[in-house]
Amino acid sequence: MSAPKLKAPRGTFDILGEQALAREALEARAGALLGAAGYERIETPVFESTDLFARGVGESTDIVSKEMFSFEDGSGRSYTLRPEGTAPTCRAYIEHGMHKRRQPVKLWYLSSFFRRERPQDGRYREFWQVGAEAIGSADPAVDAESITLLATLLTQMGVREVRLRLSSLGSPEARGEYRERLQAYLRANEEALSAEVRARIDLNPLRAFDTDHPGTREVMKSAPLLLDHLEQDDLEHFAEVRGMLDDAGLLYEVDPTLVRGLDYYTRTLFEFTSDALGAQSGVAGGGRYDRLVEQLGGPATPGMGWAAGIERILLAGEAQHFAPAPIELFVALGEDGEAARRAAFALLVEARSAGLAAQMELGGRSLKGQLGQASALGARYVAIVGAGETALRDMQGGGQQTVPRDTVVHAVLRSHHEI
RNA sequence: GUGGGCGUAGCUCAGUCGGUAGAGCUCCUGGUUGUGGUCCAGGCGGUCGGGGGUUCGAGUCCCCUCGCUCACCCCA
Repeated sequence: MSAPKLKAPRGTFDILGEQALAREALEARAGALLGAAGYERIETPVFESTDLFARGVGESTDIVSKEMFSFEDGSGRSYTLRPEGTAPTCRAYIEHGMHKRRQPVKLWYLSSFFRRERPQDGRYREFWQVGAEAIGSADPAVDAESITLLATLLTQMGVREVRLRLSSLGSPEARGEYRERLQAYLRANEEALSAEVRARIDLNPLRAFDTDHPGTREVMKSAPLLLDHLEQDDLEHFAEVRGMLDDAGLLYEVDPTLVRGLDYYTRTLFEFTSDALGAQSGVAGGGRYDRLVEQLGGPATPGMGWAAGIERILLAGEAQHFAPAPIELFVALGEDGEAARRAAFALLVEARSAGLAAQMELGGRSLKGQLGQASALGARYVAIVGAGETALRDMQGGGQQTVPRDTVVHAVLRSHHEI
């Protein structure tokens, strides 16, 4: 019996080649954009106490109730592979006493997250998100800045057919009150609702707005809307955020039925989708979470943030070709044997010390094969090293001459500067 | 988690009525008594996702399973 073939686990993938280069480019863009806006990079542990997500994200959410990869260490403690980035970031904010720093504290991350969902294109069990969190200020300008930065990032990444939907959830109190009102309304019309919606009346009545079920849709047409039940200061906050987005020239659609599957959101809530994607059309989402830090045991501290899916940005982005940077010198072996190989290696080391992007033949190829290799690497020059002689070949002009080996690096550097 | 489609070399795929596998690309070698991106020739490479079953015989039919994918769901 032979061992079964080893494969990457379901819903996971290796990142190679052009994918790796595309992601590097995205990370560089995000770093430049967010760094210039005062966001500091943060990386939190891949796993955290299960309790962090249970308390932060919410027990009744899909994420916590059925999608977490949890495990116990030897001592009976329960840990969970992070399913999202906001709760860990807030945990770090509290743990490092960041409320003592100048507020708001702005943090960004690019990391992988884990949810046990059924995979399909654009939805993976290990997926990557770039996220930004601004913690410590309730100023509506924080919301507007945060959303604007995200819009800029998506534009820079060439994400096609983007739409922004915006809403406000208000305070937890108003939301709670509204929630009860909505539940009462749903119960009063229960017989017309779909089974799934009916089953979720207690857990998450807001879901009822997100349905294709005809009967439910009919009922929801005249259902009470959260936006009509917000408190005055929440309405003002929302209006101010909208005003600033208008001034920034951002197009958006106010959608009072917008729902997020995480419990911590308050006030501003938004989602970017791309019609270039299939069912997994959400590219980025976020909002304000003014009670989360306190809920996790820190001082009462408002927060605002978002996360964008790397795979979805790339899927919805304009097709771009990435190629590794060409090298400047390829050191080929002009003859077999240790003497030539050692001379070649010494030249390689010398070239790199001089700052050249250089590679040498490592594959045992014929000279024809070596030149093909050099060509594929985009090498400008090839040094063909023998135990005695060394030839320097210009791969663009095609010229070649025998030169003293210790002048090769100098010659390449000089032509490099002339270009 | 539910339902549908698909799963043959590293990649893209062909495989007729069941008769134990092919092409192109890639890679390597040769044509050039060692000198690249074209061309020509050759070569490496597959327990046909995995496991059972039917059959004299299964890549082809049946069942199970794993994976991908589409929709639902959910979300980034």
